[in-house]
Formats: sequence, structure tokens, C-alpha cells
Amino acid sequence: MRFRDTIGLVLTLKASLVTDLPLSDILQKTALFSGLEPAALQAVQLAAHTCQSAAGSYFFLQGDPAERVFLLTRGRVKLTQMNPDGSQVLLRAVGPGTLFGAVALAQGELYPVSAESAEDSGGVYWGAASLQELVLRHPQMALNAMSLMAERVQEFQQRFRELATERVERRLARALLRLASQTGRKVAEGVLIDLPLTRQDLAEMTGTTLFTVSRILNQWETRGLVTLGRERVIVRFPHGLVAVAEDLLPPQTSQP
Amino acid sequence: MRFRDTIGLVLTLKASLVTDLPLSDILQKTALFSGLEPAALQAVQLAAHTCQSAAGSYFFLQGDPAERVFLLTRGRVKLTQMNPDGSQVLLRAVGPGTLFGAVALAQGELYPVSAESAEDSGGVYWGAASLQELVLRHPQMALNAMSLMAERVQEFQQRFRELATERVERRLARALLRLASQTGRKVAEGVLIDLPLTRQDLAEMTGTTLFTVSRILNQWETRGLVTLGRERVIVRFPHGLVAVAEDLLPPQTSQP
DNA sequence: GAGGCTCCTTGCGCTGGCGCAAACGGGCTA
DNA sequence: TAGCCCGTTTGCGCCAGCGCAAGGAGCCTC
Repeated sequence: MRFRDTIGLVLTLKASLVTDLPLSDILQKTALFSGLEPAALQAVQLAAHTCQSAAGSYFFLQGDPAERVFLLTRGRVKLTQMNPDGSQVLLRAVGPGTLFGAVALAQGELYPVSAESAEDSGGVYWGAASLQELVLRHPQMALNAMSLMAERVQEFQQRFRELATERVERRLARALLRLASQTGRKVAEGVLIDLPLTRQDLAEMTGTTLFTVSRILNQWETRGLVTLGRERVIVRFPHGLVAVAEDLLPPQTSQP
Repeated sequence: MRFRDTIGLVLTLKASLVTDLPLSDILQKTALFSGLEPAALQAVQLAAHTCQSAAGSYFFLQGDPAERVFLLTRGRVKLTQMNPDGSQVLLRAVGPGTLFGAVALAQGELYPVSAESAEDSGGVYWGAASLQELVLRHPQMALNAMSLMAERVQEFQQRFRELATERVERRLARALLRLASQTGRKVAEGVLIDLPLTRQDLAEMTGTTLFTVSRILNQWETRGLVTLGRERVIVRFPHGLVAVAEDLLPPQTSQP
């Protein structure tokens, strides 16, 4: 499933990742390791450690020394950043196959975010030093890593721009589309965002309040764009959200 | 000059960069090339092309294929991103010694921003392919590049969080501090932000309007925090701005 | 199945900041 | 020196979205 809107917002549902594959297969499909010769891949695999994290516990906390790079193989992880006042912002929500904590590829950094398991999760990790070692030995990984990071930079630049210039409704529409493409799962009614996301979480991702999120979502539900549940959103009519995200509809905030 | 506030906002004035150094010296001081052995540095230098750009013209435009990585050696460059509606957002303003267009280190990307010379500028650039070649041959560069990118990711994550959660006043204070540390020049009255920045530019950086920026700046001027001019801001009392940026002062928006 | 915890909804009042319009003024050119 | 261009200031009205409070509804535990 894939469509493209006027300015290039793309919604692509990842094939649901089978998580019981042997590690070597998973690694092979990970962007960071693509194009590596088998020997290198094996070296990567030998350096990997597996780990588990129960729902609600943390892979790492913001401010911890960034000593490990993680690859999620099972579950869901929320990457959040704290505000000085103690509240927090949800920066990314990731599923299996996603690399996180990649900041550890740079030396001497602290994790800028916390990584909390939204459900029971499993992953593998590499020590920063050993992964850097691998990068030095297999420069293809360096190019891959740069691509990954470049993509991340672009994403946040774009989200920054959105937040700076666009209305809440539009930002929320984009956020849902992004989530649907990243962690969406096709169900009977539409695309389920397969991650327990509270209204508060969505508010944090879009720079607003849970009240406003709730209001807008309910508006959309009456229009048939989405189906709502407790910590659940199903996108029924993505094109409708795209229409909101773009300029195809008048920003109808209040009408009978 | 350097101080540190409660949550780690750091203001460090770069030693004013002498721009007439030989290229080899400049390269040596650039983060991307630090730690390279002389032979590698020479290879880098051989692959570099020089270029000029008059005030108001562009090194590249958003959407162009990202084929070159630039290092600014003279002048000032504004990195902006367009909104669908044609307006734009100023993402970064950089001075000599800064690398930009680094997205070209990843393959097949388009520049996500435009790079406009704010004044007559000069720089050197490398073709994407040849720089990738260099990265493959000198993996230390790969680590350097990852550090750079990681830093960039962190910066935008943090700015995203700020924009999502903080009031305009505070965002503007942070933006000025950031600009002062990046492109600040010590003058008699304080730290001049050495870059022709309109109120509109500041508004774009902080996600607000030029009116609001103007109002807040004037407020600060009467409080003695800054000195204002046409396309000019001098930070007189950085600690005061830090106090605004943090929670040290009541957010006094309107008082006699 | 009762209780309780958490998340969600919705009404209401309010305000921070937007948007416009008009006037001002600094610095350039002729 | 006059005039113009462009950036800036400031007043005013307004509304999108915030913040709170009260009530409702899933879902879990016991």
C-alpha cells in the first residue's frame, strides 16, 4: 500500500516484520548493515548482545553515557525527551527493525533521549567502541550510518518547520500518517497504529495538549477519517488525513 | 568568554576565525577532518574546489540533487526550508568554518534546505562521490562525520522539544544565545550577532511572527538586555537572557 | 462483579500571540 | 539633499488553542 501526495508525504506500510527470524536475517535487513559482505555481517553478529526490556522499563535514560547502539527486534519503544519542568516530549515511537541510540556512534556523548519499552520488547545491542571498530573496518557501514543520520536530521528539520509554521490540526494529521507508515498494521477497518498511544503522547508529538488532540480526533471520527479507542487510533481513510495535512481542505475547525 | 547555566545551555564565543589562512590550515581545524594524518588531509585538499557566492545568491536550492558538501571559509550563509505555502523557515545561520550540505554524504538525496549567502561569501566544496570515496579510504572521517551528524540530530531534537513546549519569549532567548555563540562577535557594548538578521528571520527561527519578535526585543531593550538596530541585535547581558530562557524569572509578558 | 485506576471526553472561560494596518526611520541611491 | 525602499514599531481586534474541572468509559485486579 502506498500513495503519494502533492508535496511528497509518503505512506508506506512496512511489511509486518516477522520477529522470529534468525538474527543474521534481521541484521541483513537493517539499513545500517546493508551491502556488507557475509564475513562482515558475521563479525557484526558476533559483537551483538541480546537484551530484553519489560513494558514500562527503559533501555536507557536521557543523560546516561551513550555506550550502546540498539536494534529493536520485538516490541515497541518510545523515545522521549524531558523538559526542564519535568514534563516530556515523545520524539519517536519505533518498532522492530529500527535502530536507536545511534548517537553512541559518536564519541563521548550522552543519550539525548530516554528509550522506554511501550510493551515487552527485545533487542540486540553493540558496545559503542566495538561498533565504531566495525565501522572503521567496514567503511560501507560508515556510509550507511551517514545515510541513516542524514535521514534523521532531515526528519527533524522538517518537523521543526511544521511545528513552527503549521496549525495543530495539520500537524496532528501528519503525525498520524507518519505513525501509520512507521508502525501501522493493516486491519479490517483500516490501518491500526500498532502502539499504545495515549492522547497525551500524541499531544507531545505534535506540540499541543491532550484536550486539543481529543477534540480534533473526535471531529475526525465523526467525519469517518479515523476510528478511536482507548490508546488506539485506526486510520480509516488516509487520503482524508492527507487532505488535512495539505491544503486540499479548508481548515474546518468548528462547523455544525 | 564562557558560562554555563542550570541546565547546561552553554555560550562559547568562537575565536574570531581568520579567514585568510591557507586552506590546509582551515581544513585541519574543521571537525570533519580532525585527526586525519597529513597525507589524508592533503588528499582532501586536492579534491576540494573553491567557490564564491555573492550576497543574496545561493550555494544550492532546496530540492537540488545533493551533489556537493560545502565548507564556508568567508561570509555568512542562511539555511532555509520552504513551506508548502511559499513562506520559509530559517533553520540555521552559519559562519566561516562551518560545514553545510552534509546531507550529500548520503547517497541519492536532495538538499532539504536552500543555502543563501547573507553576504558575499566564499567556500570550498567536494563532490559527493569523491568525499564518499575519501570517507571509505579514511574511516576516521566517517567517525567525524557521524559525530557531526549526531550533534545536528540532537540540536534539532532539542529545538523541536523547545518549540513544542516553550513560550515564544523563552524560545527567542535561546535562539539569541545560540546565535551569539555561533556567530557572535565581541564588541564594546556586548556580543554582536554578526549576521544581518531581520526580525522576520528571528521569527522564522523561533516559530513566531516578526511582530511578536519586535515586541519582545523592545521589551528586552528597555530592560537593558540587548541593544537593537536595523538587522542587528547586540546581546548586552547574556545572563539575563539565560534567566529568561530558563525558569529563573517569572515570564513577565505585560507589566507597566 | 465490584472497585478502582487510568484514559478519554466535553463544556467553559480566558489569553498568548497572530494578523493587519498605519506610521516611523535608517540607510541607500540619484 | 531629497526621495525611496525596506525593515521596524506599535495599536487594536480577534481567535486558536490552552487550562481547568467535572463526568464518562475501558480495562485490570481482587
